[in-house]
Amino acid sequence: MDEENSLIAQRREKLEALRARGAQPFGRAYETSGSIAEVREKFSEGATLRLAGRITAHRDMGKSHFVDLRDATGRMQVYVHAKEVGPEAIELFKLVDLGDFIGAKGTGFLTKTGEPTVRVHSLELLGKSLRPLPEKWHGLQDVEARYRQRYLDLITNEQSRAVFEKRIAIVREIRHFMEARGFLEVETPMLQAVPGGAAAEPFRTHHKALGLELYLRIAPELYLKRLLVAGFNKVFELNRNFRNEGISRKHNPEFTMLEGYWAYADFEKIADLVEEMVCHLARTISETGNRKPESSEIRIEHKDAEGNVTRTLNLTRPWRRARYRDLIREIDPEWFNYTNEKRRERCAELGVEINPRMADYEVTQQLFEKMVEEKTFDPLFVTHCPKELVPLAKQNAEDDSLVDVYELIINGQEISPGYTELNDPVTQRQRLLDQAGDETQKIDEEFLLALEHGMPSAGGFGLGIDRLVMLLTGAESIRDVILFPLLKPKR
RNA sequence: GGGUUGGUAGCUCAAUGGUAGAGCAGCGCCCUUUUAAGGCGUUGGUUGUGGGUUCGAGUCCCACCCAACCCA
Repeated sequence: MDEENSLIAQRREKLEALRARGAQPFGRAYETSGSIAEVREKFSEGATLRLAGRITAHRDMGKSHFVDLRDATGRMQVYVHAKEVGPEAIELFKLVDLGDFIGAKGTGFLTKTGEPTVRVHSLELLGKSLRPLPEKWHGLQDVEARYRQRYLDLITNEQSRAVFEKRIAIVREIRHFMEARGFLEVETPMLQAVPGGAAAEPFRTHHKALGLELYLRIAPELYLKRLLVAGFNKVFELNRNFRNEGISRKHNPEFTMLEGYWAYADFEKIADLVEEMVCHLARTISETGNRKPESSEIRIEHKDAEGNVTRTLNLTRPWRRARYRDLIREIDPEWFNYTNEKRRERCAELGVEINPRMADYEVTQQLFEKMVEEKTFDPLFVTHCPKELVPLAKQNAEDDSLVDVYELIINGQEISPGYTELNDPVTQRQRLLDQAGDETQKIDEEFLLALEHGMPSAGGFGLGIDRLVMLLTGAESIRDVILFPLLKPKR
């Protein structure tokens, strides 16, 4: 990639030629009438307009040149002709390539075909490009290159840019939504001495001056709960977590999570909140054109590369809520009457692969994942899970084999867990001890100390932002919703 | 970690084991309202890396690198 090829050599020669003419190939500040979208709005015939952008197309008619200028907001055609800019500027213009940034000043006019165009009176080079851009028609197709050189993907692939614009809108709207309901956004440590709040392998790091081993957080949970102890009623954090685990279509080692805690609430109030929020987000980012504003119906369409609809998610409220065991009984009504051996046989019959080392509750969970979770696309709150699956939640008042939690499934994936939080410090200590086993250094004593001072009853939740963006945009891979996903360095 | 598929010009893609090609981009010429502008001409390659088989390898074999998908 670093070898000089003739295309780059030619551009370097043009760069030198520009300098020899006394031009500034990398420009200075340039006053514009706004972004290209704003210039387009201000456009009228005869109006004086100033705009700047990257040259993405050049149609040369001999003495007339039509040039497309682009930025992230849009495209504007400009018209360059010697009669308008003078012979000096035309000589400079000949040294300009596709991919260069230029600034132009001129007046608006409509071409024969009615295209709004700026007749350029003067132009300036604002950033010379030394490498050619990907092809205009197909864009950058190579998946690896699209991740490694995301800027090229964003320049050439409209759909890719649209996904990230939606992601930005989603994150912004989450903040609005939470703040409008009285939640305070807080920031808690990403560098932690004891990585708690989830069961996951952490990244290790080191603080030099303190000589301290530290971990990148796997979850902010234990700090957010300290803030409930502190007297905050509603807090949330929207930021990165880090887990030192495998990479897949659904997993990136750093991922964005919303976590929220609400004093005096429980998992059912939390479920209402999350349901309302996700519907709000879906409305915010979907095209308003084809939906009646008074309709409460919300559908999200996923499309393939050709634009064919591959799946429709129906997010219309209210969302279904069902108990874990009832969902299992929908697969096999007699499931809980079987012996453990019989259950393993049933799994084989249903084509659910299980492994002999699995505990009995894990066999049921495997059945759940393959037969319920992976086949559920419309939203489903799975409630009253067995306590083995969620060891840190509060037990159900009527049945202590169950815990008061939900797991929200949409698009065949877990998207959000919600809890009635455990606020009994004695039970919490015991659960953490059981979980840590021999590794008692994994217990966050400072957290337990805080709990012992009293934490209000509360509901809490997590919401995986990357997966949420996937389901709202129809992205097939988490790498398509993360600007710079982790890849091995090349070579 | 295992399996499958892929990596060829700047980009998008071709090429039975037999001279590595096309379109776009580039370069040159023509064209004063084009829209993937058009016409004529033309440059451009360590075929991911390293070995091997063969008279001959982009193609077959082995190892490695990177990626995608599936599985654990």
